[in-house]
Amino acid sequence: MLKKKIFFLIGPTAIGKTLIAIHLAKKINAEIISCDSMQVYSSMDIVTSQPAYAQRKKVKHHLLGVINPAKEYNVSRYRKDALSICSQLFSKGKIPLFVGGSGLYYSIVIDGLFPAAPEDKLIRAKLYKQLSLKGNRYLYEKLAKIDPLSARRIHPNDSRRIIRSLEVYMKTGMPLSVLQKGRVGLGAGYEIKILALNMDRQALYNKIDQRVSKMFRAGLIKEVSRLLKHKLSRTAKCAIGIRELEGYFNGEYSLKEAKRLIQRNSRHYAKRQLTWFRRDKRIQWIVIKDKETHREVARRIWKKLS
RNA sequence: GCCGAGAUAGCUCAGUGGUAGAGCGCGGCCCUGAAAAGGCCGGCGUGGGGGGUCCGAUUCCCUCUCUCGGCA
Repeated sequence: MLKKKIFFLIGPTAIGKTLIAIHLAKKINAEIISCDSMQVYSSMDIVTSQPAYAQRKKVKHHLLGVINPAKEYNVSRYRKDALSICSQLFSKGKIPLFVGGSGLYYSIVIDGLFPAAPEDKLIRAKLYKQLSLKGNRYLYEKLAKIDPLSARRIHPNDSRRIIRSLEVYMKTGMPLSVLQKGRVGLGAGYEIKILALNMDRQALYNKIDQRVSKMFRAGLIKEVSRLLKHKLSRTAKCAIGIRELEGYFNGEYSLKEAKRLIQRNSRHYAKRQLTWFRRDKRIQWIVIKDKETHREVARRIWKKLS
């Protein structure tokens, strides 16, 4: 039985994934599945740097701008959505090409999620209340008692992860560290290739700074001020550019400062993305050379795949 | 040209006669239902050049170079 092919093209923000992916998709008869926790949202085209419509016409893109920004979205929903698109593509004889920069998202598509412990708003609210009353040390010690393994891995200041682990335990009666062993990934029926783009760090940072400038020219301020007038989900609000401009709108600092913050936070983000990817030893790295065009990079990748 | 102030980390600067810090920047890492989020770690240095005093100078003295003010 022939294995089903699934390809991933990942890389830090602003490195040029979108255009390279379009060239590549055409060569290999693929459709693109966006792998980006923020580009799933609609009406956030500029802040999230979604591919332009002209580009999206060249190759079909999935999971781009499909969620209302008032709604929460998360890895679990993403995996379901992505896998159902995968099976559609397989029946059409197309290869799914995942393209994006959300490390957790792509890895969970491949490796699966441990079952039966979605967010419980009530329990979580209770835990956050305890956090503000008694501090993270208290919760951390609680975790250390019920799940010493997780406690060892989580830093006492990482209250978000402490709370999630406690929530899982309160809900299921099982420690997170035990449940995590039960994850089920895609398995042997698939041929999976993960390609990650990288380039000289300084060159990447220059590209990021330039992209942010471009976003401003494209109407970022207008888009964000419009977004802030409506309800934004906890997740959608996390897109870089929103908080930074909110501070400017509130008169906390100048527009120039807001722009500087967006550039800096994007650089930090890119750095964290690379840290995440580096850990995944399955990745084949594609280092983009100075002056190399998108088409040339796509060609190199294509050769590597065939 | 004269007078004054300064030259210390990538940047802005603090401090001390026992070879140095702070903020920002930067680098590394962790990550399982918020992930563009959240958390952790790291000073990354020819203290402008050269002399002198001293057991010992980044710190005190002299000198040179440069920068910034003011006066001409």
